[in-house]
Amino acid sequence: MAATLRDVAEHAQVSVRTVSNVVSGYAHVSDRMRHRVLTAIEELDYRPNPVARTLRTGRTGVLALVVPEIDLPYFAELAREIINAAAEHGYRVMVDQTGHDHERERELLTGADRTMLFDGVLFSPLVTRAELLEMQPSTTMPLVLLGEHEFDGRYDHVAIDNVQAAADAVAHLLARGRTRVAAIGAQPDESYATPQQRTTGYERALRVAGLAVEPALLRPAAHYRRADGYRATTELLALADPPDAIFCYSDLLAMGAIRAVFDAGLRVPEDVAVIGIDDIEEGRYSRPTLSTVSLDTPYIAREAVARIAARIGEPDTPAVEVTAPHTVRARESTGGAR
Amino acid sequence: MAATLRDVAEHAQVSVRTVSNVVSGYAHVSDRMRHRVLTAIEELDYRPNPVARTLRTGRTGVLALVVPEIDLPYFAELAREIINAAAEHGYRVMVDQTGHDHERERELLTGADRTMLFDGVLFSPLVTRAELLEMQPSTTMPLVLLGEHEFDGRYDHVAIDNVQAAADAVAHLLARGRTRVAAIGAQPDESYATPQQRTTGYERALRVAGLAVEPALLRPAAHYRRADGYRATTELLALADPPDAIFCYSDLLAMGAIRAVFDAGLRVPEDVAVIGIDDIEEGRYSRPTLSTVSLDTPYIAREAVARIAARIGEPDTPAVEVTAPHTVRARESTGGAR
DNA sequence: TTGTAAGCGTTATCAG
DNA sequence: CTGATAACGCTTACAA
Repeated sequence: MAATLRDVAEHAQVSVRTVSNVVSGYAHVSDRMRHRVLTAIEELDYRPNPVARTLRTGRTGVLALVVPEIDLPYFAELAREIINAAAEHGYRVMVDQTGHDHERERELLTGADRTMLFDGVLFSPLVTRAELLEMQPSTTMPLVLLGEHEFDGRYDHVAIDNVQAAADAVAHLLARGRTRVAAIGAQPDESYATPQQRTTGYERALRVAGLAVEPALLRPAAHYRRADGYRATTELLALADPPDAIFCYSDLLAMGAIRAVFDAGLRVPEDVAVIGIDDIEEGRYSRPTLSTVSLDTPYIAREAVARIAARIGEPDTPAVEVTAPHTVRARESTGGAR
Repeated sequence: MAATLRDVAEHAQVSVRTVSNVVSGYAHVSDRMRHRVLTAIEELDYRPNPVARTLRTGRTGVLALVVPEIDLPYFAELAREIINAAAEHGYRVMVDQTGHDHERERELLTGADRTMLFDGVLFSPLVTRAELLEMQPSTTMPLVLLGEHEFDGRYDHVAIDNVQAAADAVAHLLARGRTRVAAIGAQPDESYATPQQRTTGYERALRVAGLAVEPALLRPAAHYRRADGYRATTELLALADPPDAIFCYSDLLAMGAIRAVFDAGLRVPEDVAVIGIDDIEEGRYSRPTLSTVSLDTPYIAREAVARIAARIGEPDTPAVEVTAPHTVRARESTGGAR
């Protein structure tokens, strides 16, 4: 059986208090005592039981990361950075997937499921604004929203300027001389924040350029996977007057779009230019390489972990919003360099 | 403050024992009692504290999944399946990344770090055989090895037949008429099991076909990322007598390889055929689509979780080895159909 | 500086 | 079938 604090105390002929002190690195302990305890720990191969510690202190040292699906490259890359950043703050990370399931999302969000298991939650979901508004702000669990919601002052928030990012992407297409720019990624359900913001940016960029917004060029995508981009693009190309450029609301949609263009016997970027958003590694090796709006995932991850750590330490502090920078990366899919 | 079992007991005018019984769904409780308790729970919005439960029972309901890096698509896809499979068994999943760090890997492996935090560990690392052999089998933590180690009867093991998978890939290339088949992914450090097994399969397939094994065509790759495949391929193409086909030890290496071929002014598959291993989704949309050896990740995930659940329930049972099936998928990168 | 003891919220043993 | 009550292993007043 594993040795306990008590065993160590007995073995070292000291009180549990003293052992606890040296283990926690805390209070003042005389060198003699410390040495005695340390050798006892060594001899018994003692390891503190984190569960007991948690029950006592209320801290688990665990963060929950909630994402739609961990195998979406953007979220995988985000998870990687977050796990590393969390480790630097002494936290481990549990990954939960909502799988686009609203019920599951609400469950995770309202905390019905995570009592006492986590010190905080990093939430990067697809929640609708309605759901977010309905939420009980009474929730005692520190929560940081990741990505792309509207900041309403109730929750910490690490985001990008979605409207601007989308507008920048479209402006890039326009600057390359394209005139019929389609968009893929609008949600059938208008209540999601992210797609709506991106649509707003898309429409704004067109208007600024004096171009009309054609409803037929704005395509929905249920999820943000390659297959959805492929399907939507195929539909776009079948139009009587097809687009000469496509702005996809995610890089993964764009990868599907590119493949669809070639399968239709056309070329990227010559016939159709394609730009995405996220800057996943895949797009730096694909043929053509993918132009995109880069999101600085490491920054988002570091900032998110720093925020949640701060909030855990100081729960009663006003919510802050951090806006991560974004940059347009011109690559081959819009006629740029590799 | 959150209500406790005691609060519920008081409120319902029963003993904590009874409350615990109805909460755990256990023993026999009279309908009257059950009803009284249930309404009290409702009224107080009581939720059991999993930490306290864990301290008492020794079960955490948490599995650790240890992978090199979660953003490697194969591991991201594996993680997705494992998290879902674990949920069906009532487990949550904590993700740890070794980041190719041997020290970290050993730490996680010997359990120095995970005392009492997990009920079991799913380990899909890059450990060397030496490390594995050195391990204390005394470890009390249920452990299932994933992927590609040698089965030595001490640990449960869900694997594929690596030698055969590699041989099948190379045979596929040979059947397409290629005669100079290179391989990318051998490890500089010969002690890793996976690369070595794949190299064995590669050499065996060549010999069976009566071809010589040329050391110059066997390239190392430190990690299994796109950049490594790109670099190795560039070197191969600079050879006086370059290969007409490349077998990559991972799909990600293959994506880098394909890009390198085109950047060298050559074509896939016309000049150089490329095949990978893993069957990640990316390869089903890339240009050309990637021929690969499919690994049936959902099967591996289900089996792994089933094994660990079984071992947690019944620790003193002989270790078993499960071999997951694999299939060659011929796509465009070796001249196959889309 | 160190020792004693009271919980943290459960489950499980033992009576009744 | 239900009620007290003792752990589970740790942290931390409170004393000494």
